[in-house]
This record gives sequence, structure tokens and C-alpha cells, in this order.
Amino acid sequence: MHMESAISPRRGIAFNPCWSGKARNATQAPTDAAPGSNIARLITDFPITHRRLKMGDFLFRAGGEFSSFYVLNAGFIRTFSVSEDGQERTVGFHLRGDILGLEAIATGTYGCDAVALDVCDVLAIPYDTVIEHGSRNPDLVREIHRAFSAEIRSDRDLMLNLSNLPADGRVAAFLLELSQRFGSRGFSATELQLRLTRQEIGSMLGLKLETVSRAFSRFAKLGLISVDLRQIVLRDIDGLREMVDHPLEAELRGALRAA
Amino acid sequence: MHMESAISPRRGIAFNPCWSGKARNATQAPTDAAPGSNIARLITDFPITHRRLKMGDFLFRAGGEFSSFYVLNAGFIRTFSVSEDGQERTVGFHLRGDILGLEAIATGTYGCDAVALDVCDVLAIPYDTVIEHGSRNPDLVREIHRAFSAEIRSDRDLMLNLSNLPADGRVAAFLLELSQRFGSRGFSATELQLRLTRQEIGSMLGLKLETVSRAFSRFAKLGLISVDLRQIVLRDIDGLREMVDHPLEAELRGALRAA
DNA sequence: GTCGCCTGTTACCGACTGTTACGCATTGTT
DNA sequence: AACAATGCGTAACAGTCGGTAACAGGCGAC
Repeated sequence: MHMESAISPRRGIAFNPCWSGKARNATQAPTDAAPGSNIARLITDFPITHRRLKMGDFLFRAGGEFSSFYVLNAGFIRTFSVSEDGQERTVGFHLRGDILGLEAIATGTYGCDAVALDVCDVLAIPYDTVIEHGSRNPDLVREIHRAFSAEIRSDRDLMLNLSNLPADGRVAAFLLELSQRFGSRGFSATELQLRLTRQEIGSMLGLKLETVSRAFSRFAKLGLISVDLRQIVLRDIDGLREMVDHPLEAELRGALRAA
Repeated sequence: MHMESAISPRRGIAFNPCWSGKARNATQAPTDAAPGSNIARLITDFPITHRRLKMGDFLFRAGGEFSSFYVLNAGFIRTFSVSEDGQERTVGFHLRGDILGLEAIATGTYGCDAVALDVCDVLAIPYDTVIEHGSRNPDLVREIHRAFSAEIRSDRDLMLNLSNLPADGRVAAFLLELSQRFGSRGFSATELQLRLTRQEIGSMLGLKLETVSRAFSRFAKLGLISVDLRQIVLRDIDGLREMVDHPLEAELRGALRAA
């Protein structure tokens, strides 16, 4: 069906261990950095299948039958759901180390679509095998719970942002969160290569693409960032934080400084 | 500290089995109805402590050390988080059968405050004991995963609503969701006793209290509901659904019918 | 009883965001 | 090379929602 990706089963796993480890943001719990890596490390004695995706391939589709969840080993994946009227709404943007498909356990079917934004390498972890291993490996169970729990946390955070911040604040928060996740995974925390269109970003933040565009333009004018299409350079992290915490003042101060 | 509630340890559990069972909404997965009940049923051979709360008591506070999660057996609980600037934002409204505290596993501390809106009876389920039991009871592990997963799902749904619906749509969706949850737990699905202030509802939906108030008034004027302070009677469920799906048309049609 | 406090309702105004439209650059196709 | 399609930036306009304020009702303290 939609499984045109290469499959490469092996014994043991080859989870890329090359993230530099130095968490840039000291306030962040280590489990947040890459929930998937710990789980992958704990699963050492049964075959894991690698799935390779090329750009545009689907890792899973909404409604598809659940049997495995996935740990993203390399590449970028966007998850989104499509409403009855055809509107596509981005749910998340995933980097190396992220876990996908956890939300499918409750109903037995995936709740959203997951599409590769780049060439990806994904570990498929069969759920039944996890359950089986869990009975003799409590650490694995704990680690899975941590991953679940972290997922709930970050969803909650996003929710609070969505419901309480104006457009500029949301966009600033989005950039900061992305920066922090990139940084903790060994990418540059200041030079962000967005793989999402304005449209996709907007649909994740509850904004229209023009609004996202305006926010980027404003930030650039205030010297907070530099924008070149999907290449964003963060120039004033504190300024962006200020934009999240006190959107109005930040706007005013920036305007004064520019004048 | 803040643990002034009565504690009554027992062997085995006495999870109130009196919900009528007939799920009113056939489209709903049974696990959604009361995730906690299944878990409670699976834990039969170790002591569970009941905690009784009176109105205003806290079940847990944000930042408090995590050791147990909780299944609400009777009563109503509101969870909320407080931002640095003192703003209080409602995270959820919980009924009998709901599980609380799952988000705490990742960091080891609770992520929000949970306060009783009424006299409550809560089962405290020590996490360590769950892990221990999980090793010989895979069904328990699965059930916990289902609860986690369902939590993520419902958070996502709420998130999509928040980011994509106008004020009226959000309020209508809130009422419908509440109706369905009340119904599936044996309460009336049409006569809702809100235990939340307009302020608290608004902070959950990303709206100001006046906006919530106005939405209620509009709905009442359109004959969709009757409002008497926190007592709401749903009079036109389909009309409310229409308000969620096509807010503009619903408003117009209603106005025409009223004229 | 009266006062103060809290919750809730309603009105008015202003700010922000969505809508629409247009222009431009890039990419890939014919 | 010309063309269409897509992504992106900008501007004018309109609609929605939040801020402020005034008022009513319930409730407890005094």
C-alpha cells in the first residue's frame, strides 16, 4: 500500500549515537532531549527493522492499523491530520530521537498522518515485543512511560501557548522551541533550517500563513532574526523570549530602538 | 503540607461500579469512557489508598514530588497551571473515572495543580507498585499505555479545536464534549451542571470570560441551550454541532429562524 | 440591614487577525 | 524559451475578540 520504503531488518540496533550530548539548555531535563534514544538503547536483544523514507513518503497514515511505534533516527517528519472538509492541520514537527505513533495505542489506529520532509531513517518498534520485554525489563517500561509523559507535557505547553499568546508570541515561542530542540540534538541552535512552509507553520500555531509571514518580517525589522525563505537565523534570543513573555512591550521597545 | 485530606488505606479496591454502562455515544471507543476504571479493576492484590477531598482541597500541586497517579472515583477536579506572571490557566476538568498525574512521570514532579471542585474520592495508585505488578501482568501495562495514549489523543483534539475554531465554535465544542463525557458516566447528557466559572472555562478555551458569557447568551437566544448560571440545558445538540462545524452559517441560520 | 466581594451579563470601542488581492522569485514542465 | 505552479512578501479592508466599564444578583461578614 503506502509501504514503498526500504526495509532493513537487523539484529540489535544501530541508533546513531553522534549527538554531541552537551545539552545547550541546562534547564531542560535530559529525558526531554531525545526520548527515543533511551528506549532504543534498552532494546538490544531483538530484531529492529529500519525503515528508510524518502521525501514525501508516509511513515503511517491516519486510520492505519497500529502495530509498531517509531523512533526517528535521522531526517525530519511532519505529522498532520486532515479534517472532514479537507483542511490539513500540522500536528507536529519531529527531529532525530523523537517518538512517533504513541497516540495510536488507545484506539489501535494511528491518529494522524506522518510524512517525511527529507530522507529519513526510522526504527520500527513492534508494540507486542515491547510488552513482552517489559515483563523482564522494568526500565524499559519506565522509559516508555517517560516518553508518553513527556509527550503530554509538551502538548500541554503548546496548548497553553496557543490559547494565551498573540500571533507574534506564538511565532517567537515556536522559534525558541525549535532552536532548543535543534540545539539539544547537535544541530545549530541559532541557524534554523525550517523544513515547513509558512502554511504548515501557521496550521500548527493556529495562524494563517500571511500572519506567520508578517511576524517573521516584523522580527527581522526589529533585529531579532534574519529571514531568508526557510533559513532563519536567530540574532536576539532574549528579545524573542521577551516577545513571548511581554509581546506588547517587546514590540514597542523594538520600534523605539529601530527609530 | 497540603495533605489535609483523610487517608483510608485498604486491601483491594472499592471502585464504584455503578456507572450505567450504556455508552450513549456509539461512536466512542469504550476505553475513552473511563480509562481509570479498567486500571482499577486490574489492580486487585495490593493496598490502594483512598483519599477523600473536600471542596478546595488540592490533590497535588505543580512541582510536588511524584509518587502516585490517581483515579478519580467520585467528585470533580479541575487541573490548572499558573504562569510566572500569576495567570491561572485551566488545563482540564475531570470526572469520575479520569486519571490524573500521568504527566508527572517524565520529570518526577507534577506539572499542574489539581483542586477538588466538590467532595471527591480518589484512588492513589503508587507508581512503583504499578511497575512491579506490570512485570507479571502485561494487561495492566497495556491498560496504562491506553490511558496515556487516550490522554494524548484528547489533548490533540482540544488543541486542534483551540487553533481552528472561533469563539462560538470552541464554546459549542466544549459543551458537546462535556455532554458526551457526562453521558458516558451515567450523568445526564443534556442537563449539565458546570462546576467551573466563566473565567475557568475561558482559560481552558483560550477565551476571556466575557466572550464565554456572550457565547452562552447567543446560544440561548438561538434556542440551542438554556442558561441559568452554571446550570446549562442542551436543547439542540445538532445545532451545537453545526456551530462547531460551520460557525458562520449556524449563526446566520439561527438569526433568520429567530426573526 | 448594609456593606463588600464574587460571579455573571451587556455595551462600546479599539486592536489584532483573517480575507482578499497583487507582485515577485523559484522551480519544473511543456 | 515560455509557461504554470508554488512559495513568499506586502497592503487595504473587514470582522472578531479583548479591554474597559457599568450594572445586577447572590452571599457572607460585620
